[in-house]
Amino acid sequence: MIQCPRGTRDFLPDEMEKRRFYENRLRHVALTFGFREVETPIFEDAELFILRSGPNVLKELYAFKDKGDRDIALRPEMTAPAVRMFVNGMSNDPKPIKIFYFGQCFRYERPQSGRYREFFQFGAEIIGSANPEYKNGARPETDAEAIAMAASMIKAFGLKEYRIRIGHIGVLRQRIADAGVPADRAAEVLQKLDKKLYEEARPLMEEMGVSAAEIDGIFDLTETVGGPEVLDKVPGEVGDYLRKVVSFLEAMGVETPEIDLGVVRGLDYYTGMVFEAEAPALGAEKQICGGGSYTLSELFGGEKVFSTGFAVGFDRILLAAEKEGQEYVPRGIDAYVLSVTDDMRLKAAEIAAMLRREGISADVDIAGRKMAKALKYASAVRARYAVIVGAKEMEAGAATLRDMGSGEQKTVEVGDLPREIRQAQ
RNA sequence: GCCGGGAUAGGCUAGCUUGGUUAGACUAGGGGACUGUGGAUCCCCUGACUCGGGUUCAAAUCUCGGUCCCGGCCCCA
Repeated sequence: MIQCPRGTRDFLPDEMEKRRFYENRLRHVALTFGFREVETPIFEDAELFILRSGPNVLKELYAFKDKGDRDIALRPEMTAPAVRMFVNGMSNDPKPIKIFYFGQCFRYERPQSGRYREFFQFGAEIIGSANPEYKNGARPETDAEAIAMAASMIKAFGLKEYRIRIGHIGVLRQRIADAGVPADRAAEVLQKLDKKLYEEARPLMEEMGVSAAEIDGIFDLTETVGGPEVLDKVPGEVGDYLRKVVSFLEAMGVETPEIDLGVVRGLDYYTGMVFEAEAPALGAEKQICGGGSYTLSELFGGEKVFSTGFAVGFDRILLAAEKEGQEYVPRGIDAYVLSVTDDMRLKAAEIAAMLRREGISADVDIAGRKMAKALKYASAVRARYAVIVGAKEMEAGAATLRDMGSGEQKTVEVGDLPREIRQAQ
């Protein structure tokens, strides 16, 4: 027997229906925020992902040569493809460009709870915020828009337990650069700070010639955690900037987020505000959403534009909702048409076809079963109604409509079936 | 890449400690008993020891390795 490859899954009909249901909820939220959907290839020129990545990214990239000797990689995330798409085909569109996408990504990692090698992301990007308000090019309203949508998406899953934390990587980058950390070693320091591994970060920075006082100041900054009031301790533009983000979130009715200037995220291309959301119901892999503001387009040969984006880990947030006890009841089909006797089979097919033309999901017995077995099958495929086609009623152009939930039945003229079935929805 | 726990029909499992019948039950699936009414009862049928090597007269059972799953570490763009 051949199984799915490690870290991949099959989605059976009930599971798939559930996934589509939530997926469409996310689409709905994105559309109500004025975003439009896009799709990019599942594989790309490997360079797109290698350009700005470190060794860890490469290690987990599904990369290979195709038959034409091209270097190809399965996408490990979708921000880079989205920005490539912007540079290739949307760079002259009116800004800001608001797009969203849903699809699978691939990373060669060790699978564990909430982590798969093929996983699904729902993401959105606001590309090119016009009228930069601050010298780093970003606008608080843009960032607030992204966070507000992320919050709405989490709510769309009905998640009760979650937290959203907002930070700013620009201030931290600036601070460690000013303190004397060389640009090419900033990532090492940021990684320790992200994990709050101070006892490891201190000797590292000392070695780079950072003074003890500066180190303490940097640690203090990453310890800026709490409600929006902690921003009072943050001097200069960043404090002012994040306060504005918070004000816009409040205006939009988004519950007050936590501030955590220690949120560093992937240390790659983020330049300003960064945020993440986690669901404690999950275990080790509890992050369900992450994003921030960045510039990436100039790397792919476009002009430099300021953008903000985020992605929701679809599999994880679904898992979190399940762990909170949420149930999704599959809808199944509307009607199952069966004939009482063999001479009614043509008539049954005719009625099923009529229902289908009316937009009702209808199945018909194609297995030649006797009535009792056909009803049992109808119940198993979660049909809400059985349409029983018998000679007796057919003399008057009617059939028996049986409510599979209650067992109630009535005789309905064939022409009235669609209305009767729809009525009860 | 590292540490730990697992794997018996589609699903849930008994058997494994102490090697020895035809690997048992429940459920699901197919057919029938019931010739116009399902989720009831009964009968019949289909269907499994994760894979490979080793020990042994004999392996689901002991042993080694691979694969996959689960939990954690690392990482998480």
